[in-house]
Amino acid sequence: MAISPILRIALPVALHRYFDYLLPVALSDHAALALRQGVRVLVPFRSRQIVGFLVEVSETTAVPLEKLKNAITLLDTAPLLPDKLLTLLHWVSRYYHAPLGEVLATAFPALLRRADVKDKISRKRKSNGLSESGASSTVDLLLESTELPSIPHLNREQQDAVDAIIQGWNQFKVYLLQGVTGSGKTEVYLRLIDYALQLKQQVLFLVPEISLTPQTVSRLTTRFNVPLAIFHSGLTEQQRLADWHRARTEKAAIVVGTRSAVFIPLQTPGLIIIDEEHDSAFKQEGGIAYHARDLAIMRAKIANHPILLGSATPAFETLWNADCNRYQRFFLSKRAGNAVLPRIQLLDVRAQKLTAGLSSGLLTKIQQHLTARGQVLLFLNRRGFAPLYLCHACGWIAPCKHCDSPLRLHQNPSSLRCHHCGDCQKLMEICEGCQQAQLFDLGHGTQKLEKILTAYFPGIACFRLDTDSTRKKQRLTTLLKQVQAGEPCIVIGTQILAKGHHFPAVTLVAIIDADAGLFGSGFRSLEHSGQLIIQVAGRAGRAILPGEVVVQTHHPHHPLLNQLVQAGYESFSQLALQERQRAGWPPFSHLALLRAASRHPNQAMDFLHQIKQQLSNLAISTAINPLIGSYSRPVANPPPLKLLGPIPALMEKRAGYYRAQLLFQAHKREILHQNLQIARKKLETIKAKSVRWALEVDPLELI
DNA sequence: AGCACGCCGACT
DNA sequence: GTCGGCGTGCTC
Repeated sequence: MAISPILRIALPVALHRYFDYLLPVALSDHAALALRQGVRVLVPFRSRQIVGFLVEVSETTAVPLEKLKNAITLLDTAPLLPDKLLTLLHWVSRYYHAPLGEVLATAFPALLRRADVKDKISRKRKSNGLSESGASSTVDLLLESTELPSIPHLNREQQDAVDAIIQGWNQFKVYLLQGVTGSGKTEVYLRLIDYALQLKQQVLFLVPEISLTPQTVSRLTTRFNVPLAIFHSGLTEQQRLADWHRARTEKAAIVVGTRSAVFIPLQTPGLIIIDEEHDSAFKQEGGIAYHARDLAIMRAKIANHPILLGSATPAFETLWNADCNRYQRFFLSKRAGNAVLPRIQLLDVRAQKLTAGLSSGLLTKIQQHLTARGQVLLFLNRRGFAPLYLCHACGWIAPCKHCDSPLRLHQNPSSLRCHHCGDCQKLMEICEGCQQAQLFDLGHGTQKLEKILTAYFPGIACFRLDTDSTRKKQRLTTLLKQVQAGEPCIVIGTQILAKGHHFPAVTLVAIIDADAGLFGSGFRSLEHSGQLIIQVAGRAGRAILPGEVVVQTHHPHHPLLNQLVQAGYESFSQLALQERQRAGWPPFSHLALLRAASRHPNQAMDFLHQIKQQLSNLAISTAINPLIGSYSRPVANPPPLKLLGPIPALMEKRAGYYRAQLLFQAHKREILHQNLQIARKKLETIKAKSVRWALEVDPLELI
């Protein structure tokens, strides 16, 4: 029925529908009609007040009049997000099957999403006369940049990449810069950023980890005398808000950030750079499970400008896209300066005596490198002291109460911790199974390695880099600085060592256990361990000193491992991609995962069985009626949609929840999405008593 | 999703 | 007698 204007609002709640409101009492009809989509509106919602987003102003509503409430107030007169960003967010909502209100909310800093906080910054600014950059996180860094070093010469490969990308400027295209570790990818980025700055265009530069922002920012500020914005979750909300505004109002020319920065509004975007594009940290876990790289590509497409993906070890999806000429690829095959790429040797540890997992051959090498005043870097992907705490008398293993996982033994303080739910308990002396005092630790983690090596190499400093040692703010920076001082030392670390930090004095890199990754169960585990080995190896021999890389394995004849160390990542990936293709996994199919979790055993599985039952009919109808046309004959081979499972999660019980999953697999994206849409509507009607569910598009792993 | 409402067990 | 457990149902 026709009444005065209705505000159709997207709310940040897990509901796939909009809510209609009457105008705020103080607002005239005329003013309402001038409103544009994306404007924030404060509305009453059940018993609370929340910030929603205007989708449209309508003349009609299907909601009974008595149910309509007045909006409380309009928070913006004009949308804070540019139209093209709104277009992107609509796409995100459709692609990830997430409610638009939730998607929009993630694109705003928390201070602009809260009902109780008005823009504190602007009030403070007015009161004490601070400039807009006053609260920003970048001001100190700008003051630090005093020296302007000479610009390095580009080699042929670098120059070709720069030339070609500049040639294709001002239009959408995806470029892949595949350069070996230390090949000067950053210098290519800097030349392109320089070009964008000359054209007064803004650059969005994404890195996978917060810890990588300082080195990126320092490279940028020593080179360019322009204001930067920094955006990641390690900053305070005030800083995030200030830098968000600085990007939005074009006061910042370059934005450096982690995955959440992909949503930052830009006035004049000209280029996006995704550094270390293979890194799974670009994938958001929990909430809206988006992939910042994929989103950035869509963002560049909508804004019609180039995007550059850089990595020594590109993701298989990315390689495949380059192989299919969807992306243009450039190789950087030589290291910058005189540095040479270290040779990787496999060290057969079968039947060898191992000390904390180290063979005597490796121990000798460590000693040699330390004597030659080199640094040694040891990669062990197992944190804590020991992975098991068990009873010698009866075999009892200390379990986590909330997960199907053993507790890990930690030291300083001695404790048992769960690596999946974070639970921590005191060490027991007596076995809970047989009451005897014969408990001992089995296996070794980074803490034990540190302890043993400190004793083995007296007088040599040992630094441990893992999530436990770097949890405190600034701790990682301090540790990195100590290592970068260059004195002979041993660095022991987990994944952090694969993250692009610089260790110029490292001459020996050793991967303690390559086998764990090679035989992982996930379809991506081979890809990830290949990337890990190459990235960790790449830490060696960056400066003048030549490097050596040792990989310990019980499978020295593993074909793909040999391909990797002898022929390199590129030919390893070609081989591994063929295996992917045979198995039909991404990028040769598209996946979505329906996860369910319940506090009660079996309920998640029962729920998914029920869903599958209902969807199977639908899957068949898809086969005979693909939505592209209305053919009535069945599509034989391959089936357009497969529903696999449900199966219990690999670790069925985690943090007190029993988990299961149902996998959707399709060879065409449209088919997957059409079915997910129908599935989602079904899910909302089914009574899911005490079962939580979530739909994840493009899962990285099937957990 | 939140958050209220509602109906049954152990506490000041 | 109440505090609180989470089952159910609704949000313009």
